[in-house]
Amino acid sequence: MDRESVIAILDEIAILLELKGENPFKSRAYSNAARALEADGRDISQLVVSGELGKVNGIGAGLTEKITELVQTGKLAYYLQLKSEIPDGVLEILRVPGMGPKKVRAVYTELGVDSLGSLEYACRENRLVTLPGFGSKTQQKVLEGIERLKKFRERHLLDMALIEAGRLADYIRQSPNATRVEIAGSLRRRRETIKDVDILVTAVNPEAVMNHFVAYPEVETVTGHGETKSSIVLNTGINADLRVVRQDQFAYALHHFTGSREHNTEMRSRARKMGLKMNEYGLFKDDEQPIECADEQSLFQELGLQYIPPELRENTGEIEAAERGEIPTLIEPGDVRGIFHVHSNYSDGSMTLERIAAIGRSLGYEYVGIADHSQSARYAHGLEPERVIEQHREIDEVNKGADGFRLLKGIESDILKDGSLDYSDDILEQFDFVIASVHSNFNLSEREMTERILKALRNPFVTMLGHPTGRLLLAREPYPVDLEAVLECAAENGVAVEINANPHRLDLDWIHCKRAKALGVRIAICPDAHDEEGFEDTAYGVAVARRGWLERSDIINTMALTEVTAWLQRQRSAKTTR
DNA sequence: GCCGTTTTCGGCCCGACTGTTTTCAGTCG
Repeated sequence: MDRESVIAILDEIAILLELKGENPFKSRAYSNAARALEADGRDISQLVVSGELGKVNGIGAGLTEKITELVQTGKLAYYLQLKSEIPDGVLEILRVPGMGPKKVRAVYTELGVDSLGSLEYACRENRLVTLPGFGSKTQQKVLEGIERLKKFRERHLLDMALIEAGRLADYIRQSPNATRVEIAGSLRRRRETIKDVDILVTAVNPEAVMNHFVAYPEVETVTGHGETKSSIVLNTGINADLRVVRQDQFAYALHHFTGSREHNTEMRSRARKMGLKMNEYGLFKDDEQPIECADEQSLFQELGLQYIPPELRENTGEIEAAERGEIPTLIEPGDVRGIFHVHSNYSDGSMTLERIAAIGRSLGYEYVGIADHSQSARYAHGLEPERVIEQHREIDEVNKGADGFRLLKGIESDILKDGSLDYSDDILEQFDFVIASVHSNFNLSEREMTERILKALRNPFVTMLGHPTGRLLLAREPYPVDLEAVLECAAENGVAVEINANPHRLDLDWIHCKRAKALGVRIAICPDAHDEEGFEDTAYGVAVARRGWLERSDIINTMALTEVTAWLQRQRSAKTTR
């Protein structure tokens, strides 16, 4: 059994124990063990064999025995027993905001509610309010939460969708009958959430490709199986459509199925004005004579346009820009020369500083900016001033072997309720950069929240604003804030704004990137990494920047190490001498 | 269930907020 599965099962046991109402510390012992294994990084079956498992801090006799059973037999009787006691639907209820383990347990044991559906029904029948600790407001909130979950259920985060679609496309390519395979749809445009995966193929034998497609091992159900189009639902819940088109139609079909609908509508009306007709099968003259296009490049050319990258196809001015030859040279993943905002094991990350430096080097970066949580973020082991000093000492140590790579000293400081930062100036001035982020008091009014953030931006030591709206995609709405005022203030004070590249956030969003650029705000693409995989999220940040029309020069972490450190110093001295 | 010890028990992270209460439990980050 692989490490991720072991860790996931330990986490699930922790949740099941909470739902059963067992000693909360026992539950925590399981999640602690999961975190410990995650942070340890060594192969778990090796640890079992060598007998070192029990020496890992947080894993004692009981857990050693259970993990050993899991690794050696692939299952765990204790876990299966727990699972059998609690229906899967009960776990799902935990996803409703405001429903924690205690409340879930209450509705399950008192009302027999064992799924989202039965919970909704119980709310509609006004039965939740009969339970101790529940009232009408709770019931209302639960109903709203269920509504939101339902709305979100059919959408999926970009990272998961990209990975799933990539696997599926690779699988289709295994068929000798598939000649050309491309992922289209909103995924190709890199939208932050997607509804389904669209894949386009050309085939020597369409029927064989379709049969191959519906036989994909990860299929949950086949919802359509025809000659030109088949649909499946993957067992991750994602819908995927496969369309087979002729080679001579491919460029048009790819453009059509990449969308967006709004972009396509505009393109068709442009074609019409030129006396042409365009649809997914081709571009046609008055007399129905088709115009051949081998690729999208020539399709745009036929319509007198510069090539428009998929990320820009939202009908937000890209067609006009293409007409004038003013499509920007969008930032590429390879332009990123370093990153900010990585959490180490000093706060809630799992990596040591040394490990972070090693990964940064291996990715070809010139710098990685450490930004752990500040002291108020106790839930994330935020750094007390002494720990900051200790960390800086260790960073200096890691940086000793100067080889063109450097760890930068940063912090992700909470913006406190009143807009002040989380450390005194004498601590703040010791950082190379300071990211200011809101992590608490989300329920302020828009005016208060905006004032709070503006005050933080004016702080002389703040160099970046972290996740500007606090949204969690498919889970939490942004807090109310006047982003226009925030971006203006950032521009005025030379504060960069983060594109938090964590696929759950993607915040600043692409729509506001364009506005930020117009105001002269510099952008930082930040992975907000807490573990090794987190580094890969930078790619999603680049995707957002591209959707936001940003070029290399708009992004501060495309600068070389010497440039970026000079820039950070310049920004600060401009602010402190004001 | 883990850990450390004043060594076989007692503590284990905590502050803000919300909606329930009538002094606090549960959730969240």
